[in-house]
Amino acid sequence: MEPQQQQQQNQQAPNEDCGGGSGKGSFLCRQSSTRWTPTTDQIRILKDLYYNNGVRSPSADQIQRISARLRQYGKIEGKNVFYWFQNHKARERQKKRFTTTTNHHVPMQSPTTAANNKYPNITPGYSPTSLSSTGALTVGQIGNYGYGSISMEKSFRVSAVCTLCLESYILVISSLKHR
Amino acid sequence: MEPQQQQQQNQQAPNEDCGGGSGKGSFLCRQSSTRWTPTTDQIRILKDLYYNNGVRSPSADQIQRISARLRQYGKIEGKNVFYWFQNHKARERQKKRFTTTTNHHVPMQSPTTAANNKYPNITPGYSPTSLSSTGALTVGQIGNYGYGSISMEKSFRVSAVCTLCLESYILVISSLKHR
DNA sequence: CACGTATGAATGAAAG
DNA sequence: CTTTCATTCATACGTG
Repeated sequence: MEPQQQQQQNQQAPNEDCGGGSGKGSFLCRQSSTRWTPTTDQIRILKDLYYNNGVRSPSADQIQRISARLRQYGKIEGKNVFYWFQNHKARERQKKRFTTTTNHHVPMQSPTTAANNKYPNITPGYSPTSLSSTGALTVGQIGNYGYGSISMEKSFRVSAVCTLCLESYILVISSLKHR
Repeated sequence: MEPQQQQQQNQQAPNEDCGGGSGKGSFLCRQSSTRWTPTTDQIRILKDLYYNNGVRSPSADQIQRISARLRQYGKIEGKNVFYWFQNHKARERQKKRFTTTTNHHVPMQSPTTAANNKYPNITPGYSPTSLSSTGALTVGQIGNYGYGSISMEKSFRVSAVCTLCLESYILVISSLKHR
């Protein structure tokens, strides 16, 4: 959610070290063992990527790079980045969803087509990047966006694309599964 | 995070002044601050929806309708309704979890309620065998309180992760290998 | 006014 | 992608 106001707590003092013992945080020590708590720097960068670079569903490769970059600001894993983008995107939409006036069910495609395709919005091969039009502000990302570019049904098209990409994704996958 | 946006918009609409209508006659007029403070009428309706109509997690569509209806009793947004149901449900569950874990008289769920439970397998600290064993008060409780039990639940819940997204990648991967 | 509690808001994680 | 869950932060409000 971005239009929110900052009543936020800046917990920029990252987890770890529970010794502090400020009254309020007293027994918050377990913090470090549970959830990732992004530092303000990390959040700043993530939002920059999201809003200024149009990153929405980063590929495994991007995830790795991003988390690597963010790591210098605090402990972070690939899955944290993955979840962050997923959540941020979802909540942005959700907010709109119950803010916007009731929708009159728009028929996007015929039932047949719909039945054939589980993920209608997947566009194989090319991903519409919102900002690629001008070429400015490009941040060295390949025009491949997450799941969109790699649809399983069309896997043959992807074959040549990036083994690297996939393998790094496996990393993310396994990190998710192990947990 | 968003440097701007600091100012709190009290879109509060001076309309419908405080005190208004019914309920809580003496409540402060100037709750000008941040949080949404539901009027008693709003709460009454929300609870009615919750308890008498079984609304737990209203869809975006329902949220819009509900908030529209509640708007006549005071300023309200969709997200307020959303959060209200979320919180109410969560705290009810939390409360039950606590009492269940703590007390030895287990407040049984009605069959209906139990059936409603989407994650029966993670019902914390509840051992079905204990009831059938003697019929007495023996409750074979796992001695886990608070966070301990939570982490335990988690481990059960982590079974299949994000199959939709991940499986597709696995497909691609295998297709690459067999290629 | 300090303080505890109830509850609104937010968000990481994960299931569906 | 959408929803749900758990947990935590922040604050409104009552009480002594």
